[in-house]
Amino acid sequence: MNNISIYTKKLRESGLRPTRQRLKICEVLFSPEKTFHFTINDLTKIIGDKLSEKISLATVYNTIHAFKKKGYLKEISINSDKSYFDTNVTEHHHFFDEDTNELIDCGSDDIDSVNIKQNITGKKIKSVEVLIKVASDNQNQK
Amino acid sequence: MNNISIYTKKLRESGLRPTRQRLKICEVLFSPEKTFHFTINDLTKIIGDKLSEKISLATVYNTIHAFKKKGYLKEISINSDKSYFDTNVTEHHHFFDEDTNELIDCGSDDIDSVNIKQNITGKKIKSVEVLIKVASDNQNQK
DNA sequence: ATTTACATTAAAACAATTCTAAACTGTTGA
DNA sequence: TCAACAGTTTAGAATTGTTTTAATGTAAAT
Repeated sequence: MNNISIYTKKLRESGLRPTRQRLKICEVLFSPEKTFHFTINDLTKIIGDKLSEKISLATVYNTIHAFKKKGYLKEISINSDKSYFDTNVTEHHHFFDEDTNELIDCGSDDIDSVNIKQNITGKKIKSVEVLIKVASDNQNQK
Repeated sequence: MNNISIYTKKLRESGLRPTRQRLKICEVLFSPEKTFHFTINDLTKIIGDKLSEKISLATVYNTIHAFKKKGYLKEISINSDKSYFDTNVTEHHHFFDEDTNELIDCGSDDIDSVNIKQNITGKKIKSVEVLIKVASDNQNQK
């Protein structure tokens, strides 16, 4: 199965037709070897710069949201002016570097798995995320 | 030491003069028995409703930020359009109810403490936050 | 081919937050 | 007492990220 048909499948499964614009978005998101973190802004920039393709913001937003809903992307919880997304959708945690605003994956060696002993009655746990904020030693807490 | 002088002290320590408006904000934040979570919007509403005092948004924002910087308030990392704050500044974690958008403190009985085995080189850990997203059983992941 | 449903787009709308500039307040010190 | 000044408050404007709108375009199905 080549890349295009993989992208097409992902799009269809997310309830979207595989259009030229959306396939470009897929290429940026899913062709790299390594998973990565991005903001909508980053993504739009990459598409514009690397692919010299101009896709309207609205299309980017709704495609990303469809992927997120389907589970092909994860949104990372950080209090920030913008939303961060992750192409790594497996269960893992993050460091957030306050000096650089960079998000870094926690390896499985970095942290013991979190044990939740008691949950809210009648609710199901949807996700457990640990966010470790770090900064240079001489820096004030943000 | 009465409340007003406690508030005055907190303000001064945060680098702010104790003005009438700021003391009102303190009253809302620090007089309740129980700690609580709020957004700027909530807070402005409480001040307007309960105290029938109109304080401009700019004043609310800069006072909250000064308290946060000083450590009298914590900001909670949730991806959302707004920022959530917590008057409980002790180390603790949260449940986030996706059905109601409600933030609930984790008790110390609810979760084992998180053990970070390896940190980013040259960085200091500023905070560790666990966010457990929950929803009714029959609900899709957000 | 024609119809129909979905897509794309630029632009407008929107919401949270920050900035600005002018008016105000309180303190200090002549 | 009063002038000067540093810090405050405020309404409104500006900014930023995101969503909606409405017009136009495109692809799939009959």
